[in-house]
Order: sequence, then C-alpha cells, then structure tokens
Amino acid sequence: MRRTTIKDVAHEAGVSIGTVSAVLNQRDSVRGVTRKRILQIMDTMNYRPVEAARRRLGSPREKTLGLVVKEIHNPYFADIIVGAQEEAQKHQYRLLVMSSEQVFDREVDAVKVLVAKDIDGLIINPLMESGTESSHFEELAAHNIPFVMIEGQLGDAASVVDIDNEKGAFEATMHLVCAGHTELVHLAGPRYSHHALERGAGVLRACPSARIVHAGATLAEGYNAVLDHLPLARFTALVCYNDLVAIGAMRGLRELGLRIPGDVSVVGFDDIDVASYLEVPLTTVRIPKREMGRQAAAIAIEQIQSSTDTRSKRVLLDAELVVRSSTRAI
Amino acid sequence: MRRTTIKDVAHEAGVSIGTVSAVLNQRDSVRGVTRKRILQIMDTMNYRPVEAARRRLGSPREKTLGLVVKEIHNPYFADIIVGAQEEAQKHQYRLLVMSSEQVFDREVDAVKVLVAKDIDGLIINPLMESGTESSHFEELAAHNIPFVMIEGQLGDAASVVDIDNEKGAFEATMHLVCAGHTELVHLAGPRYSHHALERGAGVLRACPSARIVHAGATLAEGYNAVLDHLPLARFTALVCYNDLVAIGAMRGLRELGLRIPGDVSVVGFDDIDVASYLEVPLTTVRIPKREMGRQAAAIAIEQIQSSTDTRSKRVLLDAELVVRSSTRAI
DNA sequence: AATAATATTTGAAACGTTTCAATAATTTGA
DNA sequence: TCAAATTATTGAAACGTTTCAAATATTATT
Repeated sequence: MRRTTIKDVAHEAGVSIGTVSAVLNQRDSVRGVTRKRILQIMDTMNYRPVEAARRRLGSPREKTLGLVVKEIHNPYFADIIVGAQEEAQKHQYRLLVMSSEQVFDREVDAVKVLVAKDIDGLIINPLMESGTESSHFEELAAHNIPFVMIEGQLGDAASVVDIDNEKGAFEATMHLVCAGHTELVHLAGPRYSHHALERGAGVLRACPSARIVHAGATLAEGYNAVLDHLPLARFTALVCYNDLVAIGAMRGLRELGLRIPGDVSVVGFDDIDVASYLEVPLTTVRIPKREMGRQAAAIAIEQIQSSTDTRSKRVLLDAELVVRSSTRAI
Repeated sequence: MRRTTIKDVAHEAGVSIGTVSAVLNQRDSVRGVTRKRILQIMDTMNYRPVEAARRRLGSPREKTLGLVVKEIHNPYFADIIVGAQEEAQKHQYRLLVMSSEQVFDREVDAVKVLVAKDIDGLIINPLMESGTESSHFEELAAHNIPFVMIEGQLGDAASVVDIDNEKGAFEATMHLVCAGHTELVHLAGPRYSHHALERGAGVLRACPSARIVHAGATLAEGYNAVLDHLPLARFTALVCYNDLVAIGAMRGLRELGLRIPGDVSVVGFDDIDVASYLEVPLTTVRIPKREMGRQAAAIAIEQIQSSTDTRSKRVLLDAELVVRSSTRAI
C-alpha cells in the first residue's frame, strides 16, 4: 500500500497536480469550489506531502546543528545544551537534541537519524565504546558533516571540547588531604565513562590510599553506595564522582548518623545549580558547562562555514574548586 | 554560486553519476583507484549530498516524533522527555527535542523546523500566548501532522495531556490549613503560565487570605522572592510554585534565621528527584512526569497510525500530595 | 453575441539523488 | 590468444514535489 501522493489526490479530484500543488501552497489562484473539493479529498485520503520533495530539492535548507547527549536526565547536560543552544541561536542555527540514554545502539541510531534529517553539523557526547572509527562516525565523515565531541577519547581525530577532569579531581582531593584527611573514600562514577576514569585517576594521584567504591552518576546510586559499602567503614572524607552522587551520599551519611562536615567532609563535581542551595552547601569542582556547550557549537559552526580548514581543534577548559561548607579541616 | 552536486563531481572525475552514487553508498562495485579519485574530488569540491534527494524520494522514512519544551533546563521537563522517549522507543519512533526557552518566536520556529524535518507527530509544551489558532499550529494542521499538547488551553481543539494543578495546589494548601496554619504565603510562578495560574487558584480556594508573592520558576527566583518580600512578613507557611522555588526559598528562609519546619512550613510542587534527598525532605505535590510524557507520545503515535480517528483526546492525570518533613502542625 | 479582460487550470521541465538492467572492461583459464 | 567469467561503469527511469509559461474557461463590457 503506497503512500498517498499529490498525483493520487489530483486524479481523484479530476484536476492536474499543478492545481493540487497550488492549493497546498495556499496560492489564491484556485477557485473556491475547486479548492474546497481538493481539500476535502486530501482529508479523506489522508494525504501528507513528502517534505523531502517539497523543499524544492536543492533549495537552501534550515541551518541546523544536532546534539546527542548521553542522558537528558542530568542537570549537567542541561547546561551544556543551553550553552550550545545560545551559541547556535547567535548564528541563526537551530539545535536538534537527541539522547542515547547510555545505550550504544541508540547513539548510533541517533546519529543516523540526524544525518537523515540533514543537519549541518553535530555535537556529540559519545559513549566510551564509540571510537572515531565507529560506523556512525564514518557516516558523518562520508557525508562531510563536521562534528565535535564533548568528552572524547584523547586519540580521536575529531574536534573535542572537554575539561581537565584529572586536575579537577586532583585539586578537590588535595583540598581534603591538605586539610588533614587521611582516610578518603572515592565514590566512583560509571565504569565506562571517560570522566569517571579521569576523575578516579586524579583522586588517586592526590591520595594513593583512597578507597574506591563504585557508585554511578545518580542520586540513588550515591545513596545506595553509602548504605551498601560504608556503614562500618572508617573514613573522614568522601570524594564523589559528581554532585548528584554527593547529594545522594549525604543523605546516606545522615541516615548513618554521620554529620557533614562534622564527621565526614564531602566533595562533589560539576557544581550543578542546586549544589549551593543545600542546607550544607556543597564543596565541589565547578565545570564551565555552558561554556563547553557554547564552544562546541562555535567550533561546529566554524567548521561548517570554512570548508577549507578542516583541522580538528581540541579545547580543554579548566575546572575550578569551589569551597563551600561540606568540607572542613580535621 | 550553486551548491556542488553529484553531477559536478561526476563531471570533474570523468565518470557517470551512477559511479559517484555507488561510492557515496559504499557499494563495493567500484574499483579502488576510481573510488579514491572520486573521494578525493568530493573532498576538494566540498561535496555534500542533499539528503532530501537521497532517501529515494517517497521511500519510507525514519519514524520520528518532535518534542518542543519551554525550557530544557528544568528537571521537570527532563522527566517528561524521558517518558516520551521511552514510549516512542517502544514503537520504534525516535524523539527529536527542541526548546523554545520561553520565547514565543522560537517556539514557532522550532515547530516549523520540525515540520521541515518531516516529523510524523509532535508533542508540544506550548507557551501561553500560543493558542491553537497560531500560525505554527495551523501549519501542523495543514500538513496533517497530529500533535499533542502538554499543558494546554482548556478550549483547545488539540489533544492535551495535563494534570489537575488546581486540585493539587488545593490539597497542598489544605494540608497546611488543616495543620493549623493561617498566615500563608504563596510564592507564585511565571505570570504567563497555565500551571502557575491554576496553582494560584487552588491555593486561594483553600486559603482565600493567602498572600501572593510573585516569584518565578527557578532556584534563584525562589531565593530572591523570600529575601525581597518576606524579611518582615508574618507567616508560618509557604506554598511554592514548584520544588525549585521551594528549595531556593528554603535557603532564603535559613538566611533570615527561620527554621524549617520549626518556624515555617514549606510545600513544593512537582516532586523532582532531589526533593527527597534534601536535609529537610520536601513536602510536595507529586506530578507523574514520566507518565505525562509517555501518554503524550502514546496519543501522538496512535493518531499517526489511525488515520481515521482524529478526535482529540484529553488526559488529566492526578497529582498527589507527598508529605515529608518540611511541613508540620502548628 | 462578440470581444476583451481576467481568472483558473494545465502540462512539462526541473530539483539531486538512487536503482538496476545493459554494456564495457578486465581477468581468468585453457 | 581466445572465450568465458567476472568486475566495473553507464545511462535512463523514477521518486514527489514546485514552478511557470501556455492554454482554456469565465466574466465583464459593448
């Protein structure tokens, strides 16, 4: 069963396709009675024009950027999206957002869909297993679509915008070590995440004796990690993969009867909005999230416009320790 | 200066367009040397295939749903997106997300872009000023694209998924009134928002003497509203437009030396994830956010598939008061 | 009723690609 | 070296629409 086309409608209405097209485009050269009849037939036949054919094949298209994130449901990405959106807007680009929800196949699919939707450039926050040689990236290359990665493999040929996670985690941990803490626990992030690995490395560089507890990236995971692994543990400080984990962990600590920062100091990472609004404002490592989104969009747009210069760029932004009330000296 | 087409590439390479097309589609019927030459020329001519023409005009397209939200940067929408995504996935639909960032023109533009990108159905969380007769909705109608609104005008012809805000706010306020509170303040939401209006009405129905203070929808707005308007006010309970405002307000109250719930009871709305992780877990009105997204997607998909039944549906989900520790009896 | 003026409709080319049967070129086997 | 087998390339039709000059129908004017 074929899709209804303009030809079918024209045939049914006993007019030429030119007339149907005129109705479709609201041209007023069509007689009222004819228009009405055609409209009627369109409706009963459930006609829907094929956009691909409409836009006068080859006419200039909307300028759009695609953005694929690992998960929408994380305030960290929300800021990146907003930053990218702002920059895109400034250059009259639109931003189409898709989320892989941490599933590799969906990431691949999202890229293909966006390519099919004819985006001009792509910003992607790739899952770890997707190297630059993955099929979806090759497709981008084959289509000559510039793309920028947020958090990328270091060996990648593509442009990358990232922050210095290792350094950020190192500084956060150093802050605790310098304050006299010796029994540290690191609530580590998702096993397959660049950021999690780099942050773990930074923690260990500052404090090789830190105990690593695998947590994740969410409130619930932070909470569970504390209740599952730390009830009987001896420790005075917690370095968390991110703020969400930290907030979850703090609830767990409270339930364990531990006070923050009295008994345990807690450090987060990201500096999401809510971090400074907590009853015990969270010490954390601030990531310039909007700036990351902004820069990624800027690079993508630049590469779209300068067809010549295709060299890939890499931008490493600094993360900055923000000391608030959840940490104290011993 | 025309866009480079496959014809140009073929001419330059001295081959037929069929051959170039074969290279483009990674068919292995092309001799290595020819392929390389063509690839080379594509690169120097900066050739980019026109997607509209590629997808074999009229061949079945990717099945996609568009989703336009008022702002990405709000955990409330994040949940709606996730719900919609889940339902879409279940039916092999993809979800393209755009944000209007509270700007009407961007909402209009986003819809047009999505239509141009040939989506099959649309879910939209419209700004207040965009009634069903707005140009972008008419465009959707003209293209026979089903759409579902999340939070819609009651008079709208379109399908709507919403919650009973008035009732939710009424119950939240009643909870305080029944607990003996008489001096209530309502930190109201954005002036131009269905939800804000309805919630305001619910508060006033339960407590006509409640004082209305205009706040907004963000952490900062909740915080500022308290510091700007309530330092000398007499009140024992705060009903907030949403959880973010509540969390912001709680920080403000703390800075004013007021204890929660000792001196002031606070109620939020939405039940975002973090609400139950706060040091003083927030009493709030839970909205089935994922379920809203899910239902909206389900309705859109249903309408796409049943070309016949175009009657618009309206789903009103219930909001439920969740009593935690931020409120107490007087 | 005939003409002029105007309103409506037609029909074919064009858009940039894919597809695939037909042809041409190359390699293999003897 | 030739035929057969295989591999590589071509060329034209097809996809669903828009566009616009030309043709036709309608209306107004006499």
